[in-house]
Amino acid sequence: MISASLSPMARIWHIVGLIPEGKVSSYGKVADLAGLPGRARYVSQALKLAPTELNLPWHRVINSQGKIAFAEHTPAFIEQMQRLRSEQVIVNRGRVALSNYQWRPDLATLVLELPF
DNA sequence: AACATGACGCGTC
DNA sequence: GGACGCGCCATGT
Repeated sequence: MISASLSPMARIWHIVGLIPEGKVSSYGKVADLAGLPGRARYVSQALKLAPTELNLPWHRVINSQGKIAFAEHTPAFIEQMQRLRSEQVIVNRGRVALSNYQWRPDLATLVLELPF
């Protein structure tokens, strides 16, 4: 049977790792895809605790309004904005147009790529 | 055990 | 759009 032993946190990290360059997803969406509906806050925590060696594209995760979650002008905010811009994502006042950049994974891809 | 704190989200006004 | 309130829940004091 498909492994269900992967920890919630590991599942979140895995989902984030699937977000393609130039695309973004939200904390809530990642939580849903990881099988943890309603637990967006847990996703932010998982990203904060993620081992650097995983090299996760954490900058591709923003809030449901399309905005960078960090407060403007903070180092983290600036880094996230630069990382997004470096992959051609337009960011205005910390906001990204979800209509253009939202990641829409197709079911088939997910089924083939998720280890749980 | 009891609060406070978030890289959140959603409904309401 | 902005401001609140409330649900959510792992962590830290």
